[in-house]
Amino acid sequence: MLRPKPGTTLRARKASGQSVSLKSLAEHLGLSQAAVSLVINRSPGAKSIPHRTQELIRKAAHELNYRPNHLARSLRQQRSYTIGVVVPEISEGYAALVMSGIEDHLLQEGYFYFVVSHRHRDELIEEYPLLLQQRAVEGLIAVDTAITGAAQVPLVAVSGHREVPGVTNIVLDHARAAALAMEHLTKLGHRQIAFIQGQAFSSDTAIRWESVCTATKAMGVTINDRLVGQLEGESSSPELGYQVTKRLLALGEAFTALFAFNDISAIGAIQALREAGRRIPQDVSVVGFDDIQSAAFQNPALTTVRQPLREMGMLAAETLLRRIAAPPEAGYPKEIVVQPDLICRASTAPAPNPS
Amino acid sequence: MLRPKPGTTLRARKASGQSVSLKSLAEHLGLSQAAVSLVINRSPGAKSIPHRTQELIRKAAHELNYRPNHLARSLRQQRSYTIGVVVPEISEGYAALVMSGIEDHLLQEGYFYFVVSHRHRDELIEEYPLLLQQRAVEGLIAVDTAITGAAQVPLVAVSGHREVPGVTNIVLDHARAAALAMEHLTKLGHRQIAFIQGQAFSSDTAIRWESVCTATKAMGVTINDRLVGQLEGESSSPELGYQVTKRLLALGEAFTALFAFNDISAIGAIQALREAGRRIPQDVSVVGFDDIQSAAFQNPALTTVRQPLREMGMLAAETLLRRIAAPPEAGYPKEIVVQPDLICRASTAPAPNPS
DNA sequence: GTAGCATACTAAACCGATTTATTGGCGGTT
DNA sequence: AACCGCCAATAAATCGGTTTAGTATGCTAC
Repeated sequence: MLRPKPGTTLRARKASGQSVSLKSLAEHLGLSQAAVSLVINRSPGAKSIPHRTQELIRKAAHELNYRPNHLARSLRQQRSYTIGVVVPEISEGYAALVMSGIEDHLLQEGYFYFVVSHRHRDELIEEYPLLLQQRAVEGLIAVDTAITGAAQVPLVAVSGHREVPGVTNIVLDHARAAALAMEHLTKLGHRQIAFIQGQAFSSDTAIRWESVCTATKAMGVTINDRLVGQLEGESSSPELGYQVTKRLLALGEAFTALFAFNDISAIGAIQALREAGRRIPQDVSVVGFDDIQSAAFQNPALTTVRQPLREMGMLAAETLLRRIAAPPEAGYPKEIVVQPDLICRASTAPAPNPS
Repeated sequence: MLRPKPGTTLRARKASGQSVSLKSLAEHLGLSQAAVSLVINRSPGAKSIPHRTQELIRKAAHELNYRPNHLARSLRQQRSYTIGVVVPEISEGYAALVMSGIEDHLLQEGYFYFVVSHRHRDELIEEYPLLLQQRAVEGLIAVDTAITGAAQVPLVAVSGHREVPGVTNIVLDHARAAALAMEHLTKLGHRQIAFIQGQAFSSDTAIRWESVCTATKAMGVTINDRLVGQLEGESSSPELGYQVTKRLLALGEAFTALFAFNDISAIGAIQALREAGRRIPQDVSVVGFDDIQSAAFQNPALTTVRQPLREMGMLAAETLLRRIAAPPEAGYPKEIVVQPDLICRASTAPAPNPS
């Protein structure tokens, strides 16, 4: 029997796994739904209800384990306390760290969130934000994803890099990031430096490369085109870094340091360098980017430019909730810049003497 | 102005960012909401509506970009097409891979999901499933988490290991997993083997250790209590494996192989061993567990017992949706066992000759 | 002539809350 | 006695859909 007959008592209902509705709770108390609702939500309208009655209501609600139906409440209030998070791939270290920060802040504030991974498929990047909005999310966070088309709800992008109206971008200070890495390498005496660029679809690729060019010029080092590789393929495994490094090595151009697009590709690059007989860091210094969790526990531990990913996630959530709470005519920040750190570990060392 | 006045046209509504409701769409067409709803949902009741009218309705819906409000629909149908996923920590490789599998299947089937990380805090482990149910999830998946108290909705646990009524457990064949690892090590000639047990709170710890004991006995190897360490602390960094390995080394007992509770701790263990001057794998062979993404790209690449985590996630989602679709009186599987694989990489080698 | 039936719909209940406007009783003033 | 204001609530509208039961019309069959 799925539903209890009308005569069924509340206790029986509860025991049978049926949840208690406001209506049944009100009937049980001999009061109206309105009264019960007002008291339970401690809304201002409840001030005319005597304390004694309020206590009775709360006691009954507690005893019968009344839990308001969130769907009904959301529908009426036009607030879902839900936001949508769009990431390239949930199982990737980068997105995972950002999401961890997002979650922290959201749950604290009573929000829940839906996650979707688009895996770089354009039709999904287009479709998911619409589906999420159909599900009444109050806002969207896009991680490392260029959302196409404006949303009807506030949108915060972590490393989005598109000047889309209505979007707040949380971005790293790329100029400083590149400068940190290049200063470190040049101070160690490196002049012949190889680079791995990100995939064309990654929203950080272009800006990061520009910053690297600028920083390199500032250090008085020139970039040798034959020492510049680019990640290819959609996976997020170190394999891609391995492949591109193999290709670089095959060209036979000498280099004493390599600056990778991210930690994942740096890890693959190290593998390839080792197979070619180069020792890290004695023969080649390697610098990664991001500081994902496993960077510290590579062997050798990876020197890397740290993005404060968790903080960026928290900041994204915080900014989004602020935008949701603000009146629609209020402005919004177009960009929030966060600072990188250089984390010096064991994968970099002074350049070997040319011999 | 937040809401358009009643007289506002639909086009104006749409342009102003207001979403089109069924009511306004029906008015625009000069039909009843019922007719429009029936046609749009292609429900059997629409069979008496002529094709011409159906086309008109669909055309208008498309032109005005009508998108049914999911909350309203869920409320009426008592179906949210939403499930809840409870994990210890979203940014951890283990949970991330399982979730990736879960997501794959769920989104395919039109479901969305909420994620919550409890970070091993008991009160959250208790509270989150309730909060999720309040949000009308149709089912729950618990990853590496022992849910306390039966849920009102179907529940599938990935590595849960509690015989709770109503719960379907997706578990690894631990006996086989331990046998694979121990066979591998004994075939390589190892007799003095160190072990790292999981944290007390991890649901896999006990069963895994039992299996190891059984497998060890079967191989005719005895376990030296002074070579058994246990992970301590709630973080999921390799640091824990590093610490416990330091402690083991301090006891001065000799060993030629180490079988860690998981890849993360194996990575930390390798670090500690190296610092103590042991070479991997020449002096000490190390076997991990899980085969998380970075295991293959450690140096040396980690030999490990692979859990098919992504597949386990997909299986969990599939099983959950099947249970949701089944009538309540139907039974449900108590346990689904998946098989491990031994992935031989470079962190294991023949035992050194005792010299 | 009308019973029977298909066609083409619509009215209204319903899901489970929130929220506004309203009511009935009562004590105290003029 | 009429009026006011306050207390303690309640009735009813509402959110935006789905779904059941019903109705008006026209046609066919007997």
